[in-house]
Amino acid sequence: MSKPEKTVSTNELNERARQLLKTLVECYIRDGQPVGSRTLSRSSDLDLSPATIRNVMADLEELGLVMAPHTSAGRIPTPQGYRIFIDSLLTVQNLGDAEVERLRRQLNMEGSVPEMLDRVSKLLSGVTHMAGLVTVPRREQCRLRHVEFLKLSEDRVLAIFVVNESEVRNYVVHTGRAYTATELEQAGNYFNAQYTGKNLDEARAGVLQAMREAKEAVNALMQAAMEAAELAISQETQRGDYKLAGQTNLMTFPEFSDLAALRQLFEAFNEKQDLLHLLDQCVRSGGVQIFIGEESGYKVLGGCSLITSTYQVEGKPLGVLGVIGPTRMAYERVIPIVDVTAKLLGAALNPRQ
Amino acid sequence: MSKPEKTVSTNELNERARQLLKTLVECYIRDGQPVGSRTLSRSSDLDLSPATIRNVMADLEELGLVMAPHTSAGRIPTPQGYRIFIDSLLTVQNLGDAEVERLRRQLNMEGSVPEMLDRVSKLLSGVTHMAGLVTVPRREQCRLRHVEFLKLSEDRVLAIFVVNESEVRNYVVHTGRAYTATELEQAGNYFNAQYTGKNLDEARAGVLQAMREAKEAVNALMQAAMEAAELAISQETQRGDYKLAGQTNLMTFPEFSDLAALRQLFEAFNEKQDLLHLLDQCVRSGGVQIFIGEESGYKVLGGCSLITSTYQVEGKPLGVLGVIGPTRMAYERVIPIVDVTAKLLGAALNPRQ
DNA sequence: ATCAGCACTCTTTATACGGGAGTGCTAATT
DNA sequence: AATTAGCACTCCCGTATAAAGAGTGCTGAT
Repeated sequence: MSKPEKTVSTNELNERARQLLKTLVECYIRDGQPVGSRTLSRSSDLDLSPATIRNVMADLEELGLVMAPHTSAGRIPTPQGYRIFIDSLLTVQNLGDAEVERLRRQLNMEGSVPEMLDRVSKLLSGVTHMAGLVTVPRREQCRLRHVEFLKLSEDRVLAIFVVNESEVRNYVVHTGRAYTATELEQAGNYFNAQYTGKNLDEARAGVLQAMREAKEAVNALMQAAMEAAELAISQETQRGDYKLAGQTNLMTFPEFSDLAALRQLFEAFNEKQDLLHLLDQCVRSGGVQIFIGEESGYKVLGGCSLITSTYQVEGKPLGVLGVIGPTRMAYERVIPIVDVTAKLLGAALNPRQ
Repeated sequence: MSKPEKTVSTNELNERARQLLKTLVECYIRDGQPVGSRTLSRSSDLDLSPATIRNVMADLEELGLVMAPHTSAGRIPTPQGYRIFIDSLLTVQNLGDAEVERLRRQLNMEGSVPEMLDRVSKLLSGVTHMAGLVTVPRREQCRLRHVEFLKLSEDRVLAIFVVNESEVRNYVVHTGRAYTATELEQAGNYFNAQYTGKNLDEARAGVLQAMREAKEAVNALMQAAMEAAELAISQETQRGDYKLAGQTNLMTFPEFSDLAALRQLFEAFNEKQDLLHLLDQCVRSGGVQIFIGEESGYKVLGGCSLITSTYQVEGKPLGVLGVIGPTRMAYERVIPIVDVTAKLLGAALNPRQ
């Protein structure tokens, strides 16, 4: 009654088993149906009979790489099976120059950054027929360029901050007392003279310092303005944000036919925070990242895969972009698209050009 | 072989038929199932036998107000049946003071206009468990408050416009030549001195006039700035826009279980233009408007009802808000909610308070 | 080690059947 | 003349049954 020797182990699958797993995943991705031993026998280059393949399949199933939906069906890959496929079996076909050029053209480099991001997410969703997303660039260094204070009413001042290249943020500051137009102008001039070119942290430190040294009335306004600036800017920078396009594409996939599950997914898209946390991990890790199903730790992403790539300017990663689709997707096609698009976006955002 | 005399006609349904139609719609809205003659006999105040009711139903069916899904099922209202129900049979229960107060509290009046609109759409969707929407206020009179020109690079100028109360729009202007900081400041001063408090059309006319009289270099900048201003502002004002919340709520209704149809609906939400056109009609008509199913002329809205109400400040309608849900919804509850919310929003937007 | 053969399992599709719900019609009743 | 009871009829729906198809696991032969 000794167990039959297992021919494969988790750490080193033998070459034949790897080859069969690869073929199986490819077949399943192509056809969307459990793959049987007969099909596998015909599809793989290996010249093996269905019976032999069944033995290998039994091993792969024991290792948790494939599973059968029911007793007499073919096998489908498990998330772990997909993981191995993607990490060591997948042969990505690099995009041809023509295709890269087509992407570059469709994503024409004009317009403001928000417009650009909209185009990118739409491009990704359009090309892949799944959902495309881009995080808005986070800039840890938020460089002040210009400040303007404008009196709105007795105790309300509109503070306008121009930061970085040409982004404008504004915030209504409720002041303790009424300021005259002259006071506001003076405050603006002082602010500009002192802090233009500095980043926000430096500016805040400077204001606090000035507050301590001399508690002039104008500095109270300054402090309020500083707080406003932080509020206005932190809204986007701190929390982060992303643009999503083509959610509705997901509704065409049979794996998302469960309305309740799909609803939870869409709600996660709206809530944003969970997904942002995930995307933050991606930007930290850098390069192309792939999450399969619930690997991410979020149950709503069950059945989904997330493929991201960081985009960077001057070597510094600013954010990530990518696609979300069913785990059963054409990775060999999608991965290079995400990769190239990230590089194109990085290039487009480069200020010196 | 003479046809039996019909007891009801389209124009004046007899009182009994009206009463029965009302009860039928109420039952159907409550239970979601075809209503049979037996149920109707018990539910209605009228003391009639099922057989009699069947006769009336046959008449209503001939008039196109109700239909039977199949031979031996009860009746359900047709869109025309709903129309009559809403126009002349429905008894809306006005909201109690407590409920109005609760709405007012949940929709607290702080923050900027965009924040406010977000809250309103979320409130509507939350309270009704359907999708809530608000158009962003269109202001045909866009009053300039302040202008600021800022040099970005050799041929790019950042134009910042503060309009109306405290809205900030900005646009990058590509100028023909480089302007010095002093020139820009002069231009800004001139612009502010001339056009502050004027609305955009007046300002444009003024700039053109000035151009004709003296073609100074500074005026070329002005013209570019005017164009920028129009571009920046028209983006929102011209096309219009709306905020939508709680789309996902729709996914829980059985009438939206057809994924393909639901997808089209969601895509219409994203495209916006069709819906905007519809909402524009609503704001023109004023008051509470209700579209049932495809009445609107848009097929994607089949199975949906849209309930809107205009919100206004100082008697001038600024936009509409409302909800979209399945045609089978609790109108008597939703209509007053939409109505009251519109009034609350109008009050909240009133500058003098 | 591989493979052919075979019994077995499970899904899928088609078909049949009975119960339930509700109708339309007719004839009786008010 | 309007209303109603009675009844045959239609259609839906859930369940049961059967047959076909696909694929497996196992055994024994090569």
